Amino acid sequence: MTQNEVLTPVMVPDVVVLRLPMYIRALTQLLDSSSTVVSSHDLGTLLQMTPAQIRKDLSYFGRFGKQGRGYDVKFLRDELQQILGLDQSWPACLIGVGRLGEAIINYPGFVPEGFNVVAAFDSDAGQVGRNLGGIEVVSMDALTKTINEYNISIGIVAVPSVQAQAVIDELVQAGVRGILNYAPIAPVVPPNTVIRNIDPVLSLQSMTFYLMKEGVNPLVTD
Amino acid sequence: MTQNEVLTPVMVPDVVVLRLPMYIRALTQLLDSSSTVVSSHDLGTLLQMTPAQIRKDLSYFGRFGKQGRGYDVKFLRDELQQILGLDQSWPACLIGVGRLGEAIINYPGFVPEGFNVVAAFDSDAGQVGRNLGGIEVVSMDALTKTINEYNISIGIVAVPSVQAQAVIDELVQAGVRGILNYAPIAPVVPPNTVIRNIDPVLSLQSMTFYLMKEGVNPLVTD
DNA sequence: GTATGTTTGTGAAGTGTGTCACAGACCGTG
DNA sequence: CACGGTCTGTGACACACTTCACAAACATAC
Repeated sequence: MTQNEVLTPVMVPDVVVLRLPMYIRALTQLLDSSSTVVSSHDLGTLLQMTPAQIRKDLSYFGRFGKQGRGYDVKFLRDELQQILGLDQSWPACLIGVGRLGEAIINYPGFVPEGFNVVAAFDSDAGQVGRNLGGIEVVSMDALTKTINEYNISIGIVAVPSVQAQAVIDELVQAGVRGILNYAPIAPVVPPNTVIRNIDPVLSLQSMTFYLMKEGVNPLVTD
Repeated sequence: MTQNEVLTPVMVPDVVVLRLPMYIRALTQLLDSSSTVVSSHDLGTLLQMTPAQIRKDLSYFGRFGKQGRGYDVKFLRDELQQILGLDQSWPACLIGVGRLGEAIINYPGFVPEGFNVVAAFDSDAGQVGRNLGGIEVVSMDALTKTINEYNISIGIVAVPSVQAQAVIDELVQAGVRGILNYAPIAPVVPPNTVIRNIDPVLSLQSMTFYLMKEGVNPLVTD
């Protein structure tokens, strides 16, 4: 039931695609510490995974390393960025400019990675017209028009739970095929759409299962 | 390299534990719409997964359904909540009260689920003493003392990337074994610690891979 | 140039997860 | 109370992912 590659010459598992950004991040970190070459073993230590997995993952996309030496850090990072399409800029739109939406638009992590929020929408007439981080909040009526105008392919959903599915439907209808959803729901989207959910409560709820295991009292194992 | 159960009578895969909160959420939604009974088929439609998977997942923990009828919504939800330890309250602490930390402490989704931020820390002396959502920001020096005092087992990390690993180490040192990390890094933690990362940029970066696929000219296959 | 050590890339093997399919249990109806 | 319809729980199977292990390529030292 998970979406998987079907058009690519080589089938790339979804889990592998999910790991590529982590590799990019580790490589960037290595670049900052002026490393020029890295082995799968060292990368594995950095990311807490086996060298074999890293090599296997990369082998889905090409042969980037040199035997006896390892991978050129800058080269590999550039290659991975190109594979993921991160060598280009991705205009995005934000729906919902409440407290959460405000935090998202002010989050400084998106822009350096090429994700630019170029439009903001809200269904509340009181919010429309307001300036937020250099962007004017517009009405939901202008959704399709604005999305076409700015060629937006990513929508960031920060509306209350009850409205979230409807907003997601509208985005899909308007041609957006990538959705980053902050609402705590299980959204339904058509197969050609990619959705990622940001849901801290879900993360915490699965965490507690393991926290219970080792007793309430602090059993110390060193 | 992923942590897996080893102390439970029946081995429960991590992926299954990760799905339980989604079941709870769907069941709560059903309760709100006054459903009393649900089949694995209907739950599957709601969550976009196969009925077999739901039944298999639940079977790791017991037999909650009735043949020919399905599951009692309220009963199943209560059972799942108990399994995950969500029938109790989980005091948590926040480290880093910048813009992100502020948004987290004001996020209204945690409290109704039993996750209460009862303490907030910051290394910046200018922040210490400030009142934030009814909680006084205290110095990092008081970390271990406060954590023991309030019996905190969950730490929420909202500090800049460069400090994040150090803060996580301090939390682990202080006895916290569950960490919700908002910093865009690949943290290293000891095996008996559970960490969950909230990282919207990573989500977006793996999304673009799929967004590129359609619209670009089709590749020549064999 | 040869020898020794390192590291990649990848088939093959191993492990883990998802799906299938069906016996058994339960419901409603007449 | 028997019967057709429904739905769970689960062993067996199928598929997907990870790890192993090794040949080939490259580096370094002498």
